Amino acid sequence: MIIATWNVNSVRARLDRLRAWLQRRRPDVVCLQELKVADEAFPADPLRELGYHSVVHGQKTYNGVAILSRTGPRDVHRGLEDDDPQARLIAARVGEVRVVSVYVPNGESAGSEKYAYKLAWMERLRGWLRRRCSPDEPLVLCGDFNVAPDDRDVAFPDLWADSVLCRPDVREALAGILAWGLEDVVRRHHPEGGIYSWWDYRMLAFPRNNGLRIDHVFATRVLAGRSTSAEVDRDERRGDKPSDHAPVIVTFRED
DNA sequence: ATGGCATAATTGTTATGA
Repeated sequence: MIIATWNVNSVRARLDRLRAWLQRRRPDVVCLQELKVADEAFPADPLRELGYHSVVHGQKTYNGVAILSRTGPRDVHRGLEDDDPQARLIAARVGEVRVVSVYVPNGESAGSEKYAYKLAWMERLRGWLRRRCSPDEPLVLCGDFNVAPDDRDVAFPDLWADSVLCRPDVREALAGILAWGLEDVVRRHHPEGGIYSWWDYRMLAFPRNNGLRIDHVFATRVLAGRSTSAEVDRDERRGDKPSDHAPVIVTFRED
């Protein structure tokens, strides 16, 4: 079973690329973030033509998350329980696996209102997991977390040390989420680091490989132990009209 | 210290991202 996560930075702007990538890689489950589209305008039909069901928690202009799956999703849940006005979480069961797709707030700059919202949102996500899920069930928490877990996940750590993607408090918040009972599956397969999922559009960041790993596939122990590989599909950051994020792809063995 | 670039809302400019 192949599970992927991809911040597409507008699903409509990325539709041709997304469709070509789905046909090429044939993942079983895809968590999408930053749809930038309302539910009614989500391009479900062109994805259904390729054999994918969609469950969507959309929002006009900003945010928006979805789960695509080749088998029918069940038990769909949208948003945090405290009625977050921003569409940043969707969950569904696909087969035996509970799949959660999240888009953690960026945080803009340290000390800003948005930064406080980011930290609070991560704490609320931890509470959501504690209340609604079990670390003993097969579960993947995927998405754009806007946090590089440690300096192995940053090409130029000194440049990024004070950024909202790397500051100690957001790293601690991320560690708190993992401590609920999740394992970083890319780290499991590549503990040496040097794998990135996001490169700024500006300043030739991609050609210079000034990247950070901020998109993650986290799995409960029972599922992480069944993972056989994990990779970032860097090819999706190349060519015409790429997202600034590349997909993260994990393969799980069936038990 | 700031901008670089991209997207969606609109049609010239702003908000947001990371």
